[in-house]
Amino acid sequence: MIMKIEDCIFFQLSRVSRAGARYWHQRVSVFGVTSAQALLLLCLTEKDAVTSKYLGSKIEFDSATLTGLIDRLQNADFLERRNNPNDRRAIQVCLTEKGKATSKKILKIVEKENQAFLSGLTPEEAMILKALLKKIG
Amino acid sequence: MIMKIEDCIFFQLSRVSRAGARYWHQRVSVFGVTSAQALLLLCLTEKDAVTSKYLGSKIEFDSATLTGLIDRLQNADFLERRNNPNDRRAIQVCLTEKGKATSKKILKIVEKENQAFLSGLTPEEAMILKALLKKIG
DNA sequence: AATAATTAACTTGTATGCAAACAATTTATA
DNA sequence: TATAAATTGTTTGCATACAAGTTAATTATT
Repeated sequence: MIMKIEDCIFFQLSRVSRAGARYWHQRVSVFGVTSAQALLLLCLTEKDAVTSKYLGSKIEFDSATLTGLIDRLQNADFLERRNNPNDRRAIQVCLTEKGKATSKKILKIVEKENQAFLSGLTPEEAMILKALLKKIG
Repeated sequence: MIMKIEDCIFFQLSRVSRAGARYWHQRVSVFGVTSAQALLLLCLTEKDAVTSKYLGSKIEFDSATLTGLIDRLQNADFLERRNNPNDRRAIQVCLTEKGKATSKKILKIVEKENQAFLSGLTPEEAMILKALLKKIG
C-alpha cells in the first residue's frame, strides 16, 4: 500500500523513456530528424516500400501518429508516398535517396549510442533489461 | 552493426512506456484524470503544498509540461495554485478536497495495477526490471 | 543602494501519441 | 450482383513533451 512514485513502473518507464528520447534526439538531430523519425527510418532500412499498416505493426505506432510522422518525413524529402497498385486504399512508403543516405548514417551509430545510453549498467544488466522489456507487451 | 529495431533500447523504452501509459490511463480515467495527471496527484500525496520546481525535480517533468499539467488539474478542481509567502516568484501547488479524495483512490490501486501490468514477468523479474530502470538516469 | 546575475514560472511553437470519427476501397455475404 | 462488413489511411481534438524565449522576483556584486 505504501507505494512511492519512484517504485511505480508507469512512472519509471515514462521517466527513462523520456530520458532515452532526449538522448537519442540529441544524437540524430544533426541528421535533421527527431528521435521518432529516426526510428521510422531505421525501420525502413530493414524493409522498404511498405504500407503504413506494416509500419504500425512493426513499431506499434497509432495510425494517426504514423500519418503525421510520414507527413513530416515526406515534407523533408526523406521518403515519399507511392500508390499501391494492388490496393488503392494502401500507400507504399519509400525512402528517397536522401532518406537512404540518412538512414544508413543512423544505422551506423545506433549500436554505439545504445551502449552509451546504458553505460550506467554492466553489459549483463543491459542485456537483461532489453530482454525484460521485450517480454512485456 | 546489424541492429534490428527490436534491439534498440530507445525503441523498446518508447514502446513499453507507451503501453504502460495506455494501460495506466485506462485504470485512472474513471477518476477523471489522465495517466500523467494521476502520477502528479500521486506525487502530491507524498508531499502537498510544493512548488512547481519541486515537482519538476521529483517527477522530472519540464517546467512547460508542468505548467500545462497543473493548469488542467486546476481547471478540473483537483488542485489550486497558492501564493508562496516566502518567494513571490514561486507557487504552492495544493490539493483540493476533491484532489485529496481522488489521489487516495489512485494510491489504493497503484500497487495492484503495477503487478497486473507486469504479470507477464515473474515477481523476481519485475523487481529486477524496476531496479535496472531506477539505475538509469 | 544601484546594477548585474540568477531563478521560478509562464508562453510560444513544434512534435509526438492516442481516441474517435471519417472517406475511399476492398472483401464477404446474402 | 447488390449490399453489408471490414479495412486502410486520414482528419480532428486533446494531452503530453521539450526547446527557446519572456516576465517578475530574488540574490549577488559592485
